[in-house]
Amino acid sequence: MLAEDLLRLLGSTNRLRIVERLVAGECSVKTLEAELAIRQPTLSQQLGELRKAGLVIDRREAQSVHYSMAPDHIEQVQRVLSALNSADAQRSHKPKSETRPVHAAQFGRVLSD
Amino acid sequence: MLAEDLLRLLGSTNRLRIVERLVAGECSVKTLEAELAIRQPTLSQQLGELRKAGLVIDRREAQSVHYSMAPDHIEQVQRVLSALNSADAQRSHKPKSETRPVHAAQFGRVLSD
DNA sequence: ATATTATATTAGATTATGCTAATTTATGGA
DNA sequence: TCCATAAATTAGCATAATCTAATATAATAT
Repeated sequence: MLAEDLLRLLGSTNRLRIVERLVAGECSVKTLEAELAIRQPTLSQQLGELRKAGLVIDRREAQSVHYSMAPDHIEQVQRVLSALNSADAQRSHKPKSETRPVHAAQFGRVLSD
Repeated sequence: MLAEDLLRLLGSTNRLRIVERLVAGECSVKTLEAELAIRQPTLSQQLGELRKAGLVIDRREAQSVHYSMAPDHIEQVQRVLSALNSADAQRSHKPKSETRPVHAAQFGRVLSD
């Protein structure tokens, strides 16, 4: 995925909110729908865009489908998101030595370090 | 300017190329036109978008108009741009203690530190 | 099997975006 | 003044993006 594509994907309200939520941890479509107040088809379409770009992955569990950030991209996305806040400017991001699973609450932890 | 707006502005090929060039230093429209091979009206329109968002500033000098990154936003943009490259992940960006003019070649310098 | 819940897909309308061509405005020189 | 150069603006078009409503699919429970 090109840098430009990532920027474009994050440059729409709904997708940015979805990604911000997923960076905080895996979430079902149903929960996203409730938390973000985005209608189901819109949500499914935008999740589809993010999935097509490889930015998120999905996992079926019974009736529901759970989305989370793709491991390959979560760090990049975290860097970009925190780069947007100048308050966060002086914090360096840890290099990729920390290779444990980062599917949940990673962004929040970095912010509160 | 909202984070989303910055991401959207950077999420188009021409605007991203323009910003990448301006982060390297001030540039006239004419020079941008030649360097980026973007037609004059397109260039002027996209520069207008960037200017309207406060991301770039312009300065008239004789017949030509010179654009540069807005001081208020250059560091944020640099952070976002370098956040896109994982190779650059571990480099921290200097806090704003360094308050000298940063209108030229700032991004290149950071990359080659 | 049928119904229920969750998600995806399709179709369609509306709006936004990004380009080109043509024109206009601004500046400086002959 | 008249011309040349640089940049901005306008108009128009083609395409992309984004939403809603309706429908289809998937999984589960009764």
